[in-house]
Amino acid sequence: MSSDSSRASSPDMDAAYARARDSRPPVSSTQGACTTTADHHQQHTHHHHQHQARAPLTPGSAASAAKYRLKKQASEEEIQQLRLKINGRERKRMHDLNLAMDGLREVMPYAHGPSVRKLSKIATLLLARNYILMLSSSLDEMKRLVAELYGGGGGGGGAHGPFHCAGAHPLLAAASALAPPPPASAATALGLSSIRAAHSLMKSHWAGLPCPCTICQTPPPHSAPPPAPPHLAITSTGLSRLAAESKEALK
DNA sequence: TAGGCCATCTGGTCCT
DNA sequence: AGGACCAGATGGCCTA
Repeated sequence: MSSDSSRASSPDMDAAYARARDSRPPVSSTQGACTTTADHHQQHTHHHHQHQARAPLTPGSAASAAKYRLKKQASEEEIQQLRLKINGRERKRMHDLNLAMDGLREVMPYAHGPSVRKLSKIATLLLARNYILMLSSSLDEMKRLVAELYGGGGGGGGAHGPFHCAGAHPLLAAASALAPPPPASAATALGLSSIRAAHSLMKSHWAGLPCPCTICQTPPPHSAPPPAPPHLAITSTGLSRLAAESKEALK
């Protein structure tokens, strides 16, 4: 999507950068109103940035120029061309990274739409992590239940218990229904709807009897998130921000 | 206005 | 040697 257009706009950026470099303006550099900005506006309707090529860092440029001059007898123009080339690669790399981030946002269970603010990168990553953990635990729970009911009394019966009737049983279908990411909807939060969907299958299977699963007997997964290593744990600020963004997304 | 988020440039390091 | 990856620096836009 944007990478193509962004890539197409790279020469403009480089040209703007080259102009800035030649004229050595103060820091303002308003000339960079690149087409990237327009593309950016089309793709991300929430952020209206006016990204411009930053004014060159003269000392750094001089240092790199010296470096390249030492490496090979390059003229000033060759050095500039090389710098533009490297900048373009880095821009493309970051654009690709952003595309991947957008792809991740698309499969995340939060409201999407032109009037909904996009999740920040950090929020996307944190939400994705929690989502994956929750789906894993749900899947384990399903497997455990199936093993309990139809596993034939294999030993232990833990989350990874025996699985002899795999594929044929309706409960397994319910379990496997959890595997693909659910379609994003405004009402879903952390995939809770997918759990409920599969869970309703189980309810019908139990035909009115009280469901014995831990989903019924324990608080919902999102209220008791799986423990995270300290370095991965969501901080209070991250949580508050996530909460704020989720609230915004559900509007 | 401060803080958050972002894109871009840049130099360094590692890999092929 | 060239490319990929990374982190720091910088400045712009937006929102509370």
